[in-house]
Amino acid sequence: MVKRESTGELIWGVIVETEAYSQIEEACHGYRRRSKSNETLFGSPGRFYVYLTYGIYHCVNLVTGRKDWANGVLLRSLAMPNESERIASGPGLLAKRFGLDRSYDNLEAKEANNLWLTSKPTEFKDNQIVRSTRIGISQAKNLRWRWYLQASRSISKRCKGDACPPISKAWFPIERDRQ
DNA sequence: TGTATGATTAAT
DNA sequence: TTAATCATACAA
Repeated sequence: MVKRESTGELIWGVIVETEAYSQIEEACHGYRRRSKSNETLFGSPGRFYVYLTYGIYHCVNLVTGRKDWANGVLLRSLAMPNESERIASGPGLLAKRFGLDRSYDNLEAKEANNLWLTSKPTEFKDNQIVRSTRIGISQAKNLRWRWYLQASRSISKRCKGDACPPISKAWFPIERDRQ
């Protein structure tokens, strides 16, 4: 994910942890009703759905699937170059670091909007990705719809017994290419 | 109008 | 385990 600040500065990070939500399950904001607050989740895919949680933090999703059907991917953690490993580890911290709030809700993810996603900088093999149940929900706890990069120290929570290898510089090819 | 509840985090 | 903090949902 990349953001161009008003100053022109680029901030970006590699998405290392996500969760999926869908209208078919109780933990999804679109499960019960379509309303003003979750309208974005029912809208066009490719936009950001940003909401306030616990009155303090914001969470950022990318709307997926199709229009009129609530599907989204919660961005839970990013690994950022040249910053402390856990600066964006957790959905609230991620939104905070990127300065994202409700004013970004329903914004289409594209460079012209100064907030966008690019293809993953490094090919990650399937065996580098761990799947688990989702975090912080009270319903639909059985669904294993959380994924994270096993080798990242920047995820919010690690599964028991899951080791973490040293960080690879290959995650940050933009930095590498500049060097 | 009143009250309970989070897709969280940091501190105890 | 709990406080912080507020928009939303739902009951009355």
